[in-house]
Amino acid sequence: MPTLADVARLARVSEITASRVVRAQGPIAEATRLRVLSAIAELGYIPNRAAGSLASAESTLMSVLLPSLSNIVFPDVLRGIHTALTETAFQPVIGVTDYDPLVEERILVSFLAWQPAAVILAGLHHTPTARRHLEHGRFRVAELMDIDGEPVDIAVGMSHRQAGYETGKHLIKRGYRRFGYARHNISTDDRASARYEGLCLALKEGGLSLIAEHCYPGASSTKAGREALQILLAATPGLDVVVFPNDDMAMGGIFHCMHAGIAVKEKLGIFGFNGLDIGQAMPMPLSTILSKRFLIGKTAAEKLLESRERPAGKTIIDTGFDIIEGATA
Amino acid sequence: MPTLADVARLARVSEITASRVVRAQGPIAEATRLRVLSAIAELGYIPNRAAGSLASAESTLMSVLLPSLSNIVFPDVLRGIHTALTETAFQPVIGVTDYDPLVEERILVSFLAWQPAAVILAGLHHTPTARRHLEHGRFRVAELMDIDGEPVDIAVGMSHRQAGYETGKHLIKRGYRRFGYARHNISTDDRASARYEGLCLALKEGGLSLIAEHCYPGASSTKAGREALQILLAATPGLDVVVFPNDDMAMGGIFHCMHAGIAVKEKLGIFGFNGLDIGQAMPMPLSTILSKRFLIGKTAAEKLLESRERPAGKTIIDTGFDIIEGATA
DNA sequence: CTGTTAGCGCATTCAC
DNA sequence: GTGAATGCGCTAACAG
Repeated sequence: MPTLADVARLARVSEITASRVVRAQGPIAEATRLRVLSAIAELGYIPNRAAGSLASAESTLMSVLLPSLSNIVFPDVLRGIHTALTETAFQPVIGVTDYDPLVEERILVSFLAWQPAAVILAGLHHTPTARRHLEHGRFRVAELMDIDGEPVDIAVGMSHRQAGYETGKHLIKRGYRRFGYARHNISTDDRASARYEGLCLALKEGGLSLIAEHCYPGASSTKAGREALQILLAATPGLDVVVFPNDDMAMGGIFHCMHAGIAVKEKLGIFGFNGLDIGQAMPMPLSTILSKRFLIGKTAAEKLLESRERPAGKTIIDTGFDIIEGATA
Repeated sequence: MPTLADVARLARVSEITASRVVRAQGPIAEATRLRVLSAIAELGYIPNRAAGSLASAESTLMSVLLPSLSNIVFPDVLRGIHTALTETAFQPVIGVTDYDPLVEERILVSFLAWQPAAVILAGLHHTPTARRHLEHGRFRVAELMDIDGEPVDIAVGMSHRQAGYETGKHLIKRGYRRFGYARHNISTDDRASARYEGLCLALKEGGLSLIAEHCYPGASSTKAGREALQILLAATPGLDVVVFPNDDMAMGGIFHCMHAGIAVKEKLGIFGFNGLDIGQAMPMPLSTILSKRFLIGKTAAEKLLESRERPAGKTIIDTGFDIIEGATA
């Protein structure tokens, strides 16, 4: 593998000059620049980032820790991050935590070994050790999805508590009174919990409460939603609306209704969360809340690139959400 | 940041001994090991991978280049890769190529700067420059999804040509004769093209051919499928089955039928590709082909970890596919 | 605009 | 079982 020394020799300049050309940094005579560039091309030189990283004590890696890759939500966030990073020198290293703070901590530490320029993770809840690393590190930090709390550096997302609250208000306004809720088994999904709490608050303010709940004993999926609704309705007849923690499960709920011949909306309202494309492409578009996942990822990465140094104050960016009325509630 | 020298000093050993403990390599007296370990804990030492990488000329990074993150297919692959990498020291760096070989080449080169232990990419078609880098590099290479061709090192996937062929045979056997095809605009999706060719071959062998095609002028999505089918049926009445390049679009096709009151299967067969969960959770499960995306990612990563050195011979692993009869064709 | 010097933090190669 | 010397390839800080 050719090194910078080889390039420098061929171009008859010093290593540091060649280095400056590679990094497009500092003033370089055009003639010199072209000589170095042609030497690079001739040798097929590829800079060694490990060496560069070591010498400069900073890397072009950005650590991304996501809770899951099992539905399109976090890939959407990742896509936003990647979009912001295209055309920059930064590269995302990704890890999946399975919603487990201890796994998050473990992966975080292993990522810090690369002296990343920034760390992106989901949510504001981390283990004490992880939090300590995040606070004392010499890198930027973005905490995504949620803004209900105190970020280490930047938070980009929406208030899930408020989304749950608005869901409740919206459904009450539309005349629904007998609420059911179908959850999944990921108790560490803080966002889903916050939405749940917001929903309960809205119901309480309306003099109502959830009259039935079912927890599907497994991860979230369309099938989970379908089975959860079936069990919920069997156990508690007379529900007029069921709220799901996300669109995947809500779609499953609709599929159950189609199968069981239940008139969605008239007989039973169905409400989701996320605003996935597929739900909106259905004959009766899913009533749900649109989260801005791509925007969250993109905004966070862009914000992180603005400055290498962590600013004194914390930044909270609310990307908001939209209620999609849809046709299922 | 504490360095190995700090650890060594505190543990009263040399740097190299501390290094051996960190890497769990070479014979170390138990007492020494414990002393070093406690020094590490006391200082909160995190190894600097850039330095390690530079010194050993090998890294624990695995470059992963995916065509897209817009549907769940490649996140599934990534999940498989990540699963295989959990509990190992390896970390995936990911890049998205948007199905563009030139983008793939650019990202590949920028990834090679980290001296990755392995490179994972999709398909067997790359630019000549990319191919050259892959062939001459001192890292393992896995080419995923497709096995119709000559891999650089390892190929893990299935024959898309055969999948298309089997689709055609299957549908002919079920009595369908008037075939339509609804494609999307990604001409560089080699796998979709291969399936298309396989389908045409099967039709030809059955004395048939596609009697209508429509290319949706945009990326693949449920909405694309829905609109494409509508246009296809308007232009060519009398089709009895429409094949889609993937489940997302096929779901859109079903949604159009539901909306337009077309009896799926009896009046119009719908066939997809991928076997996504959501399609199988529908009241009438989608007829499609199950690709083993998670398995492909997992198998590839596991295979790559078996040996750092590239073996003499090339390996092709066929993960196969299953026809899901479903209820829509 | 270009070069010199020094060192980033670790692992390899040998010696003991 | 442990250590000393050396260098990986690059860049920061200065000097000119």
